[in-house]
Amino acid sequence: MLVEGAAKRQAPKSILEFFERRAVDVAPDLIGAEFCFNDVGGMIVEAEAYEPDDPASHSFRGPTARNSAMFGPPGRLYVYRSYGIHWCVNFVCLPGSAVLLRAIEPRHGIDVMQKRRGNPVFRLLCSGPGRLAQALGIDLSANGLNLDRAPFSLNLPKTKPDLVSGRRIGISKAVEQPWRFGYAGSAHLSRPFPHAK
DNA sequence: GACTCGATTTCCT
DNA sequence: GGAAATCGAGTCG
Repeated sequence: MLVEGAAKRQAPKSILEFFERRAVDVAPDLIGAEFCFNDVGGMIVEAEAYEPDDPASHSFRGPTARNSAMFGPPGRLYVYRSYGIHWCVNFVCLPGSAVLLRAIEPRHGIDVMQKRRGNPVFRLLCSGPGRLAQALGIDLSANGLNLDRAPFSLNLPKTKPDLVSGRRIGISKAVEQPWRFGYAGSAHLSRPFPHAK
C-alpha cells in the first residue's frame, strides 16, 4: 500500500518530544532519518511499530525483566536477543510502545560494518534487524541508553520521503496491522512490500 | 524459492 | 519442561 509522502509536520523541539507519541506515529516519521551509533550508520529505510495493546508486542503482557526499557522514558533504546542469536534494536516511544529498526541504507563507517558483518555484500549490510544491529555494533549493553546523546546521533529528514506500508514480519499475532513502514523504492529493504508500486 | 539448522531467552503450562 | 520467538546463513534445486 502506498502512503502519502511529504506530510506536513511540526518540527519537534527535542528527541524526547519526537518520541513522546504512539509508535505507529513515530515509525513513519523515522523513515529517511539518519541514525548513527559511534559514527556508524546511515538512513533508516524500514521500521515497524509495536503498541502496548498489541498482542505482537513484547510489552503486551506488562513489564518483565527483558522488556523493562519499553516501559521507561521515551527516546531510549530497547535491545533484546532474537532467536538466541541476533540483537534487535528498538526506539522506545510512549510507555509500552516502541519502533523496531529493520533496515538502514549504510552511509557512515561502511568499512567497519563490512568488517563486523564478515559479509561484503553492500545491500545486505543492514537489511534486516539482526544484520543492522550487528553492523552498527549494538548489543544488550546499549539497552536503555538515551538516543539524545553520544554515542548516538539521529537527524530527522527535512522532507518526508514517499513511504510504503504493510504487514509486519515474523509475527503470528495481530498480523493484519499495517505497521511496517518503508522508504519507497529503497534497495535496502529487508523484504519487499507486497503490492507496493 | 523452499527448506533446514543454529542457539538462547522468555514466559507459559 | 517446552514451545515460540520482531532472524540469518547455508544448502539444494
